[in-house]
Amino acid sequence: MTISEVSKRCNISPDTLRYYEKVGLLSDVNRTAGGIRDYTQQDCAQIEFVKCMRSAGLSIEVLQKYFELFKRGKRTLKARRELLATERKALQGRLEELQDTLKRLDYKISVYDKAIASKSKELKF
Amino acid sequence: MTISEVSKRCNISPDTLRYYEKVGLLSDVNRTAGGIRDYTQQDCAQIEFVKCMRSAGLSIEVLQKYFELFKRGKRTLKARRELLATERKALQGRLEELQDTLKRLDYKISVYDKAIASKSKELKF
DNA sequence: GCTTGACTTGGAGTTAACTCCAACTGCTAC
DNA sequence: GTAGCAGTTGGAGTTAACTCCAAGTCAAGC
Repeated sequence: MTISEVSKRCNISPDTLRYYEKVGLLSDVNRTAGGIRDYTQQDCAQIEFVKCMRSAGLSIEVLQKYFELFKRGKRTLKARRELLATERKALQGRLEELQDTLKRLDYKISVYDKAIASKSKELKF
Repeated sequence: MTISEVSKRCNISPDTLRYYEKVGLLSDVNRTAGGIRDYTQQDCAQIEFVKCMRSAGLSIEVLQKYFELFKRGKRTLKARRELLATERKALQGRLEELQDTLKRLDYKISVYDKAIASKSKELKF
């Protein structure tokens, strides 16, 4: 697959794909004789993983660490597991926080609905 | 309350508090005769609101818009309600995405646990 | 063999949201 | 009345994560 195909399929710009590769989030993509990137299904799966983790708030730095450990082979299995567990924990924390904020927004919207219905009140903010 | 008191209480740096005020996320904080900011309970509540919304991913820009509408008074009640409803929807979307990612991380961690237990496997990534 | 269009690179530029800085002011304690 | 500290300002600097650009290469079609 060429970079533009992967770009469309994963909905990530070619620039970002090259950037991810440069900073170590995609281990050495194959090249054609002419030097053009030729992505495998595997590469795509990894890109999807990176995309998913990024959108969940994992930093580039953490993902770099993860793939660095990966390159060092089997003996880093535990370290990688722990890294993921740490991020999982952080993610869960964020999730709970967002849930609270969602509730708060719901409440605030209900207060607005009342204010709008009673045609007179203004709110504090 | 002085800026450093509010800073401690809300766990936001004085610089950030001044920044929020400058960009319109805190409508005109009172000053002492000497020109020093004197925050009210109200101000604090608003700061907490901003902090909460920021941590949930609402942009400075959206919050600016919200407080701009606020300044225009009661006739913008509906517009503000709609703005909040829009952000609520977006937040819910993010929440669902994060929930999926949490599941994915859990699965991945379980795969790691198996690989570690069976003392031989390596993963794809 | 030349045009065209997708690809390559290194490096510069952008954006959001702070964060820091220098120079200054104004209470408070001695 | 002056040292020292908390506060003030406008504006510059930082950070993460892209995003863009110029100059060059390559394969395919005419």
